[in-house]
Order: sequence, then structure tokens, then C-alpha cells
Amino acid sequence: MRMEGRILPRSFYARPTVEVARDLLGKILVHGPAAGRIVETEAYLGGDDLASHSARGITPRTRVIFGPPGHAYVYFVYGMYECLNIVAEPDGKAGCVLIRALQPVAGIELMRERRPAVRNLRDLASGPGKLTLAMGITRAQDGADLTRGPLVVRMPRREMPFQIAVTARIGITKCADWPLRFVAQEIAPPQDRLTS
DNA sequence: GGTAGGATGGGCT
DNA sequence: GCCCATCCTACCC
Repeated sequence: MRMEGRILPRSFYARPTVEVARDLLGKILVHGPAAGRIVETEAYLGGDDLASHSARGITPRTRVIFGPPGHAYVYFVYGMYECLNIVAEPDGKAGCVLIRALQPVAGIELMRERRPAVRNLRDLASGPGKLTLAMGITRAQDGADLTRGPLVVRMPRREMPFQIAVTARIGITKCADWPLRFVAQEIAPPQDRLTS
């Protein structure tokens, strides 16, 4: 059963990082049999955004952030966790989007096997380290081209309506008040009405 | 219900 | 050496 639409083209990512971060909400991240709807992102800019890994220039680790858009930047933090970013902006300009949370939509049994401690569906991929564990994403995917499988982002087959909340980014100290976090909030379904 | 603290390793000044 | 875009457990209210 196909759950998703077409793969996002590279032109989707070759835009300002903030636009890409907002527009990734509602899209479907797919890795093999596992898939989840992106519901939380953060933009990490080039230039004077000192919270960004690219702020100190090109290093072996951060090189991919300066490269062509539509590729994965996966880094290791806190000795235990890996986080997935998607490179934005045209080739040569820094900018990436941290994927912070997913709603699982396919391969849920596989995700549960990968995260046996989790009790609730909504906790399976509700954080940047959690979602890489649930989706099986590691530094092996660092630099991967997200326009060619097995790790891709697709249009949703059905668009679910949502509003976007904008807040400061989580867990940083530099540029801590910049409004660069984007959260998809479901619009409550209409109440059932009694028929007259 | 809420949170303090521990586990853990690589990148860069 | 020090920082770090985290998660989970244990324990408290």
C-alpha cells in the first residue's frame, strides 16, 4: 500500500532556509518501510546565526551544510544521539533544517522494535534523537541525497490541515530568541452535531 | 502530574 | 578541556 505522493524535487530545498523549514511541515519522511509526517522543524541559518553548526565555517563535519540542497546532514550529539537535518539554500550557501518530530504513518511495528521502551504512539518519534532511532537513521546517512531513496521526503497523499506555531529554538544559548522553530498544530475536527 | 541528574563521545577553541 | 540542536529513569508531588 502506497502511503505517500511524489518525492520533493531539489528545487524545493534550493530556497531560503526559513521557507524550507515551514514548508517541510506536513511532508512525509520515508526511510525504507518506515515513514512519518514532519510536525516540528527548526531553521539553522548561515551568516550570523551562531547557534548553527555552520557558524564556524567549513569543517569536515559541516561541509555538507554548504553543499547542494536536498541532502541529509546527520550529526552525533551528547555521546548517544544522532539528529537529522536537511540542507537548504543554493549550493555554496549554508543553511539547514533540523527535523525535530514526526507522527508515525508507516512501519510502526518496526519503529516499536527499535524503541522498545516507548509506550505511546505519539512518543515514538517526538524528538530529534527519538525520530532518528525510530526511523533507523544514523551517520551512515550523512550526506545522503534525499531526492533518491531509500531516505526521501515525499508529498503527503492527503493534506491534513494544520496551523503553524512559531517559537524560539530549543536547547540553544546563542541566538536563543530568534523565532526559527515551526510546529504543526492540528486544527480540531468539527464537533459532531445532533441532527434536527 | 513534573523534573533533576546521569549516561555518553566527538568536534573544535 | 569544554561545550553540546538529547533521552530516559528515578523519584517527588
